[in-house]
Amino acid sequence: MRREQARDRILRATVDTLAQQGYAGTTARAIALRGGFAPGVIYYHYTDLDDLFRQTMRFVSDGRMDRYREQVVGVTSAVELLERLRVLHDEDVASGHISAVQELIAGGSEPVTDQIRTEVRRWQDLAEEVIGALVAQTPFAPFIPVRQAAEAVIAFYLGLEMLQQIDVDPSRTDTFFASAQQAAVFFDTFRT
Amino acid sequence: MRREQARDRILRATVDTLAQQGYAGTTARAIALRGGFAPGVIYYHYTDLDDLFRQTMRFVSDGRMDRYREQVVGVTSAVELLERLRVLHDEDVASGHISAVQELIAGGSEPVTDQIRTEVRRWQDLAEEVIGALVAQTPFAPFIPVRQAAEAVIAFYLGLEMLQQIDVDPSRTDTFFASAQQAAVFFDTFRT
Amino acid sequence: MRREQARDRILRATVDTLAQQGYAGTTARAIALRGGFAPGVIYYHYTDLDDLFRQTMRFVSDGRMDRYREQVVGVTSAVELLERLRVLHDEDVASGHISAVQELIAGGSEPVTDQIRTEVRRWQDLAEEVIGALVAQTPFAPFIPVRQAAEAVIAFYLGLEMLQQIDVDPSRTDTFFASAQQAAVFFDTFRT
Amino acid sequence: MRREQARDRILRATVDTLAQQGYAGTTARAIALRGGFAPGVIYYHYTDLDDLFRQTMRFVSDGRMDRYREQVVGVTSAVELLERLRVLHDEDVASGHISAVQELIAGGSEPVTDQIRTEVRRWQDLAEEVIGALVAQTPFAPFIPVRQAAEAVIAFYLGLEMLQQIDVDPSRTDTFFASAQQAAVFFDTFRT
DNA sequence: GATGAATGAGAATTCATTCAT
DNA sequence: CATGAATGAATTCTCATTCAT
Repeated sequence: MRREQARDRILRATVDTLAQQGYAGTTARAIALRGGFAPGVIYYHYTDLDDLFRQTMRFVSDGRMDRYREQVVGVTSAVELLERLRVLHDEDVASGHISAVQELIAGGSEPVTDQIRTEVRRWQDLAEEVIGALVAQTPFAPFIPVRQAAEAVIAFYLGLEMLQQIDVDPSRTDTFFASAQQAAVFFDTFRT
Repeated sequence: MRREQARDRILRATVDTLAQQGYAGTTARAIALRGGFAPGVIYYHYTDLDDLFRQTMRFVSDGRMDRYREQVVGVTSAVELLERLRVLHDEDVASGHISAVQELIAGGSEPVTDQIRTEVRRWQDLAEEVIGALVAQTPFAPFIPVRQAAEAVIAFYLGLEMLQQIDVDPSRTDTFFASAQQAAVFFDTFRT
Repeated sequence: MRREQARDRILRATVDTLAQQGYAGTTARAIALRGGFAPGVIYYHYTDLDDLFRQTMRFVSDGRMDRYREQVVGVTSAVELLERLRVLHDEDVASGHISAVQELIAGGSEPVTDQIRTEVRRWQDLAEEVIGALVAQTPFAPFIPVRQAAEAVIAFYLGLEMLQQIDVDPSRTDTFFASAQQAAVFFDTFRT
Repeated sequence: MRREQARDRILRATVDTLAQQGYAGTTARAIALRGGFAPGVIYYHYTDLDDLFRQTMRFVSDGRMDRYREQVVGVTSAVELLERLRVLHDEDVASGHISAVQELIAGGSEPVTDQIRTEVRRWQDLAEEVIGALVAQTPFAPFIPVRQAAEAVIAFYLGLEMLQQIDVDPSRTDTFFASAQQAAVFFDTFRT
């Protein structure tokens, strides 16, 4: 099996295990079992579990960011943007990617947290870029602190996922998107 | 030592350990070391670690909710409310209570998550109560879905704390409160 | 509470716990729980658990031997003897006394085994006495090694209990007594 | 080391430990120490100690039954049978197999007892087969309840072993076989 | 590249026993 | 006499990691 292919298989198994069994349940054995390979393989491709977790964080972040970028950059209507975010968010939940990240945030050791810090900044950059473009079309531009708004959006997004993870009722996010749409419609009326 | 006193000591040590060492680092031994008692004591007073975590969740939530209620219910000015929330939030951060809760949310097993669900609902109820009273004074009242706003606030708060936990730089929340104050001033101009 | 009364309560609780929960399950806490007293009491009246087990062995053996002696000594008919043994055996099973002893045989440490050795000898003495009196009435007397017969009877009795403990079907012993009766009738025809 | 080989090593160490240190003394550590491997190996090959004990029961029973069958089936003289049983019994004692089984019978938890139940039945079947063949040659055949005799023999055998375990003096069984031989000679005179 | 048996450190948990009250 | 909180050692069991094949 090709080097790349093998690593991919391990990363995917790690994401799945984190999402399904939580950080504490994500042992080398558990990952191997889910991925259908021997525990030893992990150590052939990664230094140790911490290394694997760091790479997993990167893997997930990279993959999703490509997708988000492709869908979101250049969108000028708030309504349209919101609709696309809703779809992307559904993908996140269904794939378990964000659950995995949450587990790493809570359980990961310092090196993993380091990696997370880096990734979060990249997401804030993306959010800043999109929000900046959006408000640039409106008369509010001078009054809105774009960087802070970006940080707030990321925070809210993470918090939403956290609640989703706790909740039995998954309708919360749906109703949120519905409510937000009204605000978006209102916002779009100011576009020039 | 009295039963109550002993249990309190264990709960406090658990909160501290969660906040300082994360969920994965919060072993029976670590808690005992921090609290200055033998690991066995934990099992004398609680069935197992899950039981202890569940009680810890309750303990923290109860304690902080009393304090929040006392400070926040009946406040009618958004500016005043925000200022009080800022102080309360500083307490949360300083005491490590929120860090502890974050760890339990992300790391806790099913029984713990059950307890968390209950507590989160109680916080959403409080938020709903306060926000309802606030918007009731304004002409927007009919257009704002109070329950959803309450849920959004809690989500945002949790996300903010999660980022705070990752970040080295703790200024994020400060800048947020600063920005929010402008909005609050604006909001208060509509009070009748 | 009187010294004697208190000790009795502990001994009874120990027998019950051994019979119901096995040797491994018979902890100081378990005994105390079953007896409705604090674990500490045990150590007030007995040096340690080993001491308690030794005394329990004595207690059970003494109590049952009084009863067996009263029912069995002086009986001259094999049929009559067998019938009485059947009743006594039923009592043993119902009270859990023999189960308790079995657990002590398997789990007890050297000092406990010492005590058991002593008690078993006393039971063999009793068996010897009874069997001796029985065969003395018959012409076989010179050919039967009474001591060995006594040992064989005790062995068989213990083995029977062991099987009873394993088996779901408690009819085994009943059918045994039924079969043995035919032999007893035959034996009695030789009485002089 | 091969899977089978490794498991065998663990089973043998378990038998030895049960025989030498009793059920209570047969901890994972004790087994590992005696077998010369790390305690963890046990858990690599068996789910938990209960699983190991269950497999040990099977292992011992299977091994010994093969040997007994080979020596005992088809023997038509009671004297010859008794002599062979004496040799087999000496092997049992020397190898510690019976001691181990005794400990498991008295100390084992429910799943272990389940396994024992199964094995005991198989031994009773063997005893029934042998006794049936033996009495078939005599005029008593119609009057002897073979199944019950088989159960009685097993019970007696177990009880004998139990006493042997308690006793310092191992001569008991020797004298028993000596006495039984006289009965066997007498029995053989009736063969047709 | 991959396997899977083995190890050793440490985790949760239990429990006999002590001791202040 | 009795209580029950606390201790410390031992127990079962888990797991990251190594290594011979």
